[in-house]
Amino acid sequence: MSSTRRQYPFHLIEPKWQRYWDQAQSFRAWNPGERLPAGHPFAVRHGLEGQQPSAAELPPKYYILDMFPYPSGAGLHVGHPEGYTATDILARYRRAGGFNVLHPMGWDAFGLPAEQQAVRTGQHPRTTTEASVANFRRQIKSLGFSYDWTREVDTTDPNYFKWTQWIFLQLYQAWFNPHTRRAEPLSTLPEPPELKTDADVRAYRDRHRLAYVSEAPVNWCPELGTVLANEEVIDGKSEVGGFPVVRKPMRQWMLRITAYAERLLQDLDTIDWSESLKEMQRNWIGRSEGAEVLFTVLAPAVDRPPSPADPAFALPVFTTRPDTLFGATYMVLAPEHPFLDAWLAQGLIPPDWPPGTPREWTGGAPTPREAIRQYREQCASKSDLERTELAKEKTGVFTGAQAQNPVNGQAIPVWIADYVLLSYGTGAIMAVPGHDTRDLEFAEKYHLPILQVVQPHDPATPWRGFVGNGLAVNSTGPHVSISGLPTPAAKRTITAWLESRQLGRAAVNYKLRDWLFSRQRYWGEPFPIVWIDGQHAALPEDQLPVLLPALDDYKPTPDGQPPLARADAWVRQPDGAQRETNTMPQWAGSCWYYLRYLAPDNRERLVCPAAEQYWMGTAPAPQTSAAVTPAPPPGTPPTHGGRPAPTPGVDLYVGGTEHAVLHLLYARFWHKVLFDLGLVSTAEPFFKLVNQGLILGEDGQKMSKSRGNVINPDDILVEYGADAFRLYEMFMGPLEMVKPWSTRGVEGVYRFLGRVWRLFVDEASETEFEQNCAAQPAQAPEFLGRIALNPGIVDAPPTAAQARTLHACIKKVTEDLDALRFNTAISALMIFTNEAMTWPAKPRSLLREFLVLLHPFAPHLAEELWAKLDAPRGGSPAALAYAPWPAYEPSRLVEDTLEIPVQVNGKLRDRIQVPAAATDADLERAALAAPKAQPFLAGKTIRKVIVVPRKLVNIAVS
RNA sequence: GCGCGCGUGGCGGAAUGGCAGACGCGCCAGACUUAGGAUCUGGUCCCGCAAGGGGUGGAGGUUCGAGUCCUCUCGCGCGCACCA
Repeated sequence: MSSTRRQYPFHLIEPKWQRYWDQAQSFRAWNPGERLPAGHPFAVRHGLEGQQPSAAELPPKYYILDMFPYPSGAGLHVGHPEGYTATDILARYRRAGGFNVLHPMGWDAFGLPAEQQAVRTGQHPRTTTEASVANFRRQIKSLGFSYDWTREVDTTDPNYFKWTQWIFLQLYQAWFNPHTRRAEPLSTLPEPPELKTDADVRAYRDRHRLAYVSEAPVNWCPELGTVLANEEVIDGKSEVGGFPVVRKPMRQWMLRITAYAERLLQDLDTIDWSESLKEMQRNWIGRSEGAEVLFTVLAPAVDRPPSPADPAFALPVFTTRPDTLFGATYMVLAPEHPFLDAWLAQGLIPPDWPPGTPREWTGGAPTPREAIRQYREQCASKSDLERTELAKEKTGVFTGAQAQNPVNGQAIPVWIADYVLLSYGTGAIMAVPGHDTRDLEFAEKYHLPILQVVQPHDPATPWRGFVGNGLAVNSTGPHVSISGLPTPAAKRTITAWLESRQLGRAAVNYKLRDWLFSRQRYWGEPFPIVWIDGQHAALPEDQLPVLLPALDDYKPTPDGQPPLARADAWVRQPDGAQRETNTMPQWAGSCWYYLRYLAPDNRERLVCPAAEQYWMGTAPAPQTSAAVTPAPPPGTPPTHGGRPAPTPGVDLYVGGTEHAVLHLLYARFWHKVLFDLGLVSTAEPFFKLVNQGLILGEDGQKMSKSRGNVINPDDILVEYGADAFRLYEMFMGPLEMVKPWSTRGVEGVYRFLGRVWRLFVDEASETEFEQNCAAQPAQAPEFLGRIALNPGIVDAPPTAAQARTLHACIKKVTEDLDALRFNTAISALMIFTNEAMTWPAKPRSLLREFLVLLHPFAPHLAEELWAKLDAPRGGSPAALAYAPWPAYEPSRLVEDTLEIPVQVNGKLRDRIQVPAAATDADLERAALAAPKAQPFLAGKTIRKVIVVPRKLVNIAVS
């Protein structure tokens, strides 16, 4: 393959233009108030040379963002450039459309792989990270993306993570006010009068912070030496490495994302994301509506009468089906439930099994107390993995206690079982085996009663295990009845009754948990927190950034202490305070990087408000300018006064589905906190989001080293060049689709670029060029400039047919780019090229417009040909990167005659030529006379003739 | 199990309810050539010499007309998974 002759000298063209763009800072994006240098093509295009335009004077903004990569040692794979190419094409298209485009790139460079290498080799993670970043930057630059490299960010740069730490302090100093539904400074937190001591006040405030300390059990991974977030645990194993994970209580920093559950859910309706992605976020948040119901624990051995009003006896449960309360035949607590300890202490657990307790309920233990102890021990020793694997067979034991159902006064046994989770709802359930699959399974195993309380609407459906809506039956108690009511009404009625008796209330629960934010690792942002006498305290802002100390050994200590605990001198402060030794998770830096791009060099602020408002689209709309009339971006929201309103937030964010919940939910959460605190001006960060589909290996399997089907972009670039690589990545199929790689496919688009090249250049002078290069390789760049234009290129006006070909191409490419249909846009460019190759005379003006259409896709080749096209006449009219996007003229698309298919009963029978101006009646007449249709009309009655103007005629006969 | 998405040539994929298979790959034939794994031209859904017939996972339905809309069904992919 490498012996084949190059289709065109991309190896000279591509570095040439990459150097040019770099030196000219062609893709620098300008903030409001910045001075635009004379001669910069953006300033020239918009008449702003040497000026300092305000937000209102700048053209409309377009913020197009890639998910920045974790720079791994392995370098780019072909999946990275897929999204990056799509956004680059859009960025170039929008520049041509007259927008001020912000298109930045950076590095999400904290993280586990660099740290694991440090553990293995003792090399500082900074060293490996820098090498990886340099390699990634080289690879990305070799693809010719139009990033504004002056805005490059790196999450491990102290000037960057200073602000990550600063944001953490804002979370630490804020609480969520449930009445305003916003984050507010702790100073607005009302302090209840019953708080007596300073310690009480302090504890109260600490309990309300958005960043707080928790002792709850966490997912501890001994192999990785760290705690993992729930999201990082898959089937009881670590997402990274697949190591076993166990539950272990540890002191951890948590972020109160649950306070934002409702807003994170509701605001999904305001953003333009794919339905499937929104659905994943909805599922993750997991809102469910129902009721909290108070059961009462019966305590024959205690002298007080049990009452739901007495907190010692109240047992609250959450249920989404309060209408099935009459069917509750037992209750279950999570084994770790703290109530159990209280009950044990208060004597609510009887000393002996109640008479008649079946042996299978006792777990073989002589007393309830012993049964509880044994079962709890058994659960604690199980890893999450075992819990999940054993999920098929539910287990549990009877506690010996009974509880009273508030709706009918019935006493039912209270169990503990690990199919009930402490962390959801109240950690306790009422079990309705008649109408809940899990309860049914459990009840069948332990022979607990199963009652029908819902009748399915379809009488043929068996009621046992029926979980849908129906009619309430057998649901009448001494004080309330819902029998006969349909499920929704039954829910409302019973909830209202419970509320009136103070036995329950309507309630909403979320699956979403607070975000476990600390890691027992080295290579992350240190917390801006110190501990004094066991109390945490914020470091003052002027002490940021908190830098990482130097270490010899990056391993965690065997007892789970983070590596930072080894840095004695760093941990111990002069005043006796001790630094927090956890670090932040990798998600922290990526939660806000899109904001840092807006003003990366600002030392005073996270982001300056003028830049933030301009780029996030909340600055006052620019004045209408006749010079700038950009096409509205895709998914444009309502217009203000006739011109497109700026999109709120990032206009387009492209990245992989692997971040569908984690990164995207965390970033939305931080953004909302910053919004509440007045630091940003939009409620959502990313207005439109698109997931690029995975690229599989040529064998249709996921690319992986072990399968040996990994494609390295560097190899493709050497062989075919960056333009061909970019083009192929987009030509494979729709951006969002999963699709297999095909190197043969690359050759196809490569040949297309070769045809474009030959459309523009003179064959004889190219042959000469090749001979010269072979003789004197060192002078190849010079010879490149001597290649002459194709002599067929003329300054004559285009024919109508030629103009039609171009304008059809403009129309298709424009519409396809607006809809992100890159594959069909490329096909339109191919159609134009194939057509233009046949023209003996090729009008220069048409070819020039074609290059504007081509340049977002194949920028290097387009720039080279653009320069060459006008070189004989003293150079190009303007820089291609800022040449205006051509508009298609509908009048140019009109044909004189149309070919109209004629159908009989919906089957194609003939095609007729008619003048474009033909009326419906003309069409009908011509169609009825169509020769090949005659045999199918003969002897038939014509019932109806459908004429689709300019499209088709269908004759219905009987 | 639940939720979401997708099924079209040998392959990747095109088709606002209106000529199914654009464009590309592969393949076949031809031209140029010392040569071709370069380039150019033509062909390429299936059956049929043709006329014609059949065809978008399968079965129904709506419509003058269905790859597209509706119902059922099968297959594949992704996500969640004891969340009460």
